[in-house]
Amino acid sequence: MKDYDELLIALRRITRAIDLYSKRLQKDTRLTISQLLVMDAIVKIDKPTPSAIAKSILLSQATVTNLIDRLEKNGLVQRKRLGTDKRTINVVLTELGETKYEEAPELLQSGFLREYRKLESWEQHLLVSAVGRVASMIDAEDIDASPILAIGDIDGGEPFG
Amino acid sequence: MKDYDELLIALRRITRAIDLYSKRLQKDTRLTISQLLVMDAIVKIDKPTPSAIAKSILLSQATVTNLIDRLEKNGLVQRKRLGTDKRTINVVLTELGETKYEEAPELLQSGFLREYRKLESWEQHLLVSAVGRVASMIDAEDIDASPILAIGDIDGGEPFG
DNA sequence: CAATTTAATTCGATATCTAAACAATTTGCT
DNA sequence: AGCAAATTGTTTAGATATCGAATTAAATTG
Repeated sequence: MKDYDELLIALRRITRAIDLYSKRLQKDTRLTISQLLVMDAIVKIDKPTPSAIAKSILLSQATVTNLIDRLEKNGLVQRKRLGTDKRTINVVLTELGETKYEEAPELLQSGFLREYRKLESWEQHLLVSAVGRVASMIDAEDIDASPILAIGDIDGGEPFG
Repeated sequence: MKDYDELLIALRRITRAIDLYSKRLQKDTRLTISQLLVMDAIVKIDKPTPSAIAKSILLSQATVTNLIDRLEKNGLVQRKRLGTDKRTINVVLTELGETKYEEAPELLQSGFLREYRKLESWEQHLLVSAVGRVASMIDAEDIDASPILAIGDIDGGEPFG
């Protein structure tokens, strides 16, 4: 039993749970978590280009291209060349995309969120800081200057506060 | 800014870091983390069948089949029908597989492990228990009777007996 | 204007899941 | 006992996600 086995197991459980949730979401709504993150970024970034989106949600450009392909095929977003630099592409939500985005479910399991929100504030902070600490320790090598990820930060419309 | 955004970001950083590490590993050694986990399970489980392996490392049977395919193609494992029940298959390491398994690197980034091992014991426990708590909260819905995952720790333990 | 850089996409791999297919065993009913 | 139905173990099929590397196109630099 290696000293970090327990941690590894817990991380795998988390990764898997998120993946399964993403797949369930896709079945229900035709949207995965990653696709939702892309839409989220499109809404929140000023002139959302594939590269800006990739940076903001911590995915490679190739992956974002792929996700945009899928969203575009489903009529949720559109690629447009708006700027003077003809290499760059701006991604915008279609009307359908707007609607779907409004109706979109949470990015984490509702059961999790229910539990999480039951916790005392200090407990939430403890969890967040512990997980954040692990993240810093584990991605230190891969991401030297870690690109800031800022999801959220839209006004206060809480579906269930 | 949603209340769980920070957590989600940290989790994504972790997931990504692990994935990138797995890909780096594959480049260096032709083995991914998942493939290593399968080999680990083969060594530690008594009569390792695809289903037992899947259960022990928390992956679906289909995924394990896929991983075994790859390992077999690379000459690291072999499928054998040993028991009386001809539906079941036992997976064994080849000699090459044994060697590779011996030489196999750690399952987590060495930088992470270095940092982790520097921590006081109580700090390690705090991290492990916080991450474990998140795992329990997040996979509660997916895995009703959560299959016990025991990597390592095979001395008297029966995975399903 | 050639060389370099930057933005995006394409390509080739792997991982991962569910659902469906297939094969062998067990169960149940006459 | 004997055979159909259900169960169990594995694989296949079809989807998405994800990456790095190679490619293409446009802009910038020397």
